[in-house]
Amino acid sequence: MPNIKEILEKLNPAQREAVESIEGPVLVIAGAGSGKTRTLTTRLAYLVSLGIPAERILLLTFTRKAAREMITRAEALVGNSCGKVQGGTFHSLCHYMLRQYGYLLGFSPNFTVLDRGDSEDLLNLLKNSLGFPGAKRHAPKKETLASILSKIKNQGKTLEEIITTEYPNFVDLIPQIERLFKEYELYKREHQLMDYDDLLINWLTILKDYPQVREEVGRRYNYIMVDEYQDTNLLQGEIVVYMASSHRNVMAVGDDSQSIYGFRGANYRNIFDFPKHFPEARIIKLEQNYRSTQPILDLANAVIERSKIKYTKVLFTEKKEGPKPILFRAKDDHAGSEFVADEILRLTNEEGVPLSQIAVLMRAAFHSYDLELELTKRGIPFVKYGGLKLLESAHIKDVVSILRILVNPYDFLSWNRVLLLLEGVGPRSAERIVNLLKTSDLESAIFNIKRQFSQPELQKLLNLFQDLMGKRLPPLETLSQVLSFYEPIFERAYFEDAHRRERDLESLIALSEKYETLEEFLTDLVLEPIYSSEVEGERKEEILTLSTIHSAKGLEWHTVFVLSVIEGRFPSSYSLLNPEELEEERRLFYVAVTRAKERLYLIAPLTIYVPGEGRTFAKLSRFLQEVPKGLYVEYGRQEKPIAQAQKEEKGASINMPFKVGDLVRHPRFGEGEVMKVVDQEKVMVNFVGKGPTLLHLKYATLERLSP
DNA sequence: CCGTACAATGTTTTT
DNA sequence: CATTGTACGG
Repeated sequence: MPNIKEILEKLNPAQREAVESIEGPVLVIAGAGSGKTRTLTTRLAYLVSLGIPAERILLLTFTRKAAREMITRAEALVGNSCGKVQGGTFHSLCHYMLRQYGYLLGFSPNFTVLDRGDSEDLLNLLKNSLGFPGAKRHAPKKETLASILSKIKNQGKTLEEIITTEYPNFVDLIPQIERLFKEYELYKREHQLMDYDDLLINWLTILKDYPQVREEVGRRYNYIMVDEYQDTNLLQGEIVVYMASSHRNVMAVGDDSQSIYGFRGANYRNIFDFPKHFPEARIIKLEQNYRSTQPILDLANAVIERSKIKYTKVLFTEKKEGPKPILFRAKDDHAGSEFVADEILRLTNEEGVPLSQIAVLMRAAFHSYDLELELTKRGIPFVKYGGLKLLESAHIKDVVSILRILVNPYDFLSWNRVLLLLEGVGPRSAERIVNLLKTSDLESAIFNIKRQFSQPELQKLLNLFQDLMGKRLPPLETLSQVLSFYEPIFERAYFEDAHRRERDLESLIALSEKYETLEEFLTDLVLEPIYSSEVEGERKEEILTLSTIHSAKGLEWHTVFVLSVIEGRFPSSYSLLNPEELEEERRLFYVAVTRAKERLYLIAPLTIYVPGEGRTFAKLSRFLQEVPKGLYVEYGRQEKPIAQAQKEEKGASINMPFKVGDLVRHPRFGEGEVMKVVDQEKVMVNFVGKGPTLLHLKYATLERLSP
C-alpha cells in the first residue's frame, strides 16, 4: 500500500493545500476537471490516516453514488476502513437524522417521504376537497402549486412575491392558495408525511431550536465536507452552518460557473456567503484542468467568457492538443441519430474507444428518443440517466403505495391511491373507507370495512394487509406477495403495454433483493431515485451512457456527443424570457462541453418536428453562434464516415450542386427542401409556406443549408 | 356511485 | 402521447 506521503506528492500545490488544511473552515473553488474528486478522496484518506475515526467524517455529495465512489477510492488509497465515513445527499442525511430526532417535532421514526408526484397528488386531493371557488378553469394545476410551494420553502420567499413575479394570473387566488398550503402542511403533520423540502426544513428547525441536538451532532461529526456547493440552496447552506457550528471543521467545494440547479432553489451565491458565515475561512482555487484537451477547453472558455456574470477563475491545461470539437448539422433528428450511431461504431471499432468511455448528453430527456430507437436497432447497449424514474411510472407507484401502507398505516395518501385501483371502488367509497380508518384503530377499522363493503378485491386487499402487517418479512417476500395480489389489477389497468411495464416490475424485484428492511427499500426509492434502464444495464460491462446534462454532473468520458444544440432546445425555450435562466443554460452548456476528455461532437438538426406546426427550421444554438467559428469544425450531411470525408475534402460537383434532400434557402421564398433534381440547371424545391417550386439555377441564388 | 369513452391539454432540468 | 378532466350510460 502506498504511503500517504507519496500520495500527497502527486498532488499540485493547490490540491495539496486543500488536502492538508484540516482544521477550520476551507472553501475550495474547483474548476471543471481540476481534480476535485481526487482532492476530496485524498483528503478523506489523509484524515483517516491521521487517526481520525472514519465515522466522525461526514461527506455530503450530490448523489449517494458519488459519495460511495469517493469513499471506495479513498479506501483504495489507504486501505483503512474509510467505509465507515458517513456519506450521502443532504436529503438522505436529513432523513437519517429525522428518524432519530423527528420525535422532537412529533414524528415517528417511520414517517413516509413523499416524492414530487406524491406531493402533487396530495395538493390535488386537497384542492378538490376544498373546492377552489369561482374560477375552476383558472385554478392552478397541481404541478404549478407544487412548484410554487417548493419555491417558497427553498428560496425563503413569500407566496405573494412568487405569485406577483412569476404567476401574476393567479393574484386573485392568493387567499385560497394560502389556505390550501396550510391544509397541506396540516395533513402531512397528521399523517406522518414529509415531502422533500420538509426533510431539509424540519432538520434545520431542530438544529435551530435544540442546542443540545446541535452539540450532539457536532460531537458525532467532527469533519464535514460538502461537494458541489454551488448547487446547494439557502436551507442546505444553513444546515451546514449549524452542523459545523461547534467545531467549524468544514470544507465546501464548488464551482460557481457550474451551478445548474437554480430552478430548484440552488444559489451559487452560497459560495460567496461561505466566508461570511466563516470569516476565518481559507480560500483555495484549483484552476488547472487535467481532463480536456486544449481545443475542448478553448470552446468551453469561450462559451463561459460571454456570460454576463464574472466567474471566479479561468481554466488552463498543460494537456496535449487534440481534434477540434465537431459540429454536425444533421438534416433532422433521425439523421443526427444515424450519425451518432455511425460514429460510435467507428470509434469503438476503429479507434478502440471503449463503449463505456462514450456518452451522449442532452438538455432534456426526450431529446434522445429517436437516438434510443436507432441504438436499439443497431444493438448498441446503453443506460439512460434522466427523465422518468422507476418510481414515477404509474404501475410502480401502485405497488409502492401498497408497501408504504404496510410501513406507515397512517399514510392515507397511499391508501387512497390503492383503494381507487380496486374493482368497484371509486372516489366516494375510497373517502368513506379512509374515514373509517381515521376514526378507529387499524384492527377494528379493517374489521368494520370488511363488514360494510363487499367488493371482492377490497376484501382480498385487507386480508393481505392483515397477513403481512407486523410480520416484517424481507422486502423481497413482501413484494412477491403484494405482486401476486396486484397482478389482476395490473392486467386490467395496463393491458395495452403490459409487457414494457412488466420489465419495470422485474426491476423492482431485483432491487428489493438488496435490502433487509422494507423501510430502507422504500426510502431509498424516494431519496435515491433510480432509472429503469439502470437496473437492466447493471450486468453489462461495456455500455454506452445516455444522460441529461444535469445527471452527468461530475462525470467525464473520452468522447462526448451533445444532442440538439439548437435554439429552443438548448437553450430551452422556457429560459428565453428570463436572463438569469438563460445564464444557467449557458453554464449547463459549459458543463456539457467540459465532460469531454478527447473528443467532442455537437449535433444540431436543421429541421425539427414541432407538434402543431409540422416540420420547421431550427437555428443553431446561440452558444455556438456567439463563439469564433475557428473553435469548432463544421460537417454537413455525409454519406461517408467522417474520417474518410475528412481526407477527401471538398470535391463537390460543379454542375449540379444540389441533391434530393438538401435543405436550401432562397432570398425571397425562404427555406425549403430539394425534392427533385430536374436536370443540370433545374431543381424542384418544396418551400416552407409556398410549397413546391421549380427553380432555374441560372437565375435563382440558392444557398445550401446542409453542405 | 362506478367505469368508460372521449376531449383537452401542454410536454426541462431533480432531491 | 400520455396523462387528466369531464360527460354520460349502466
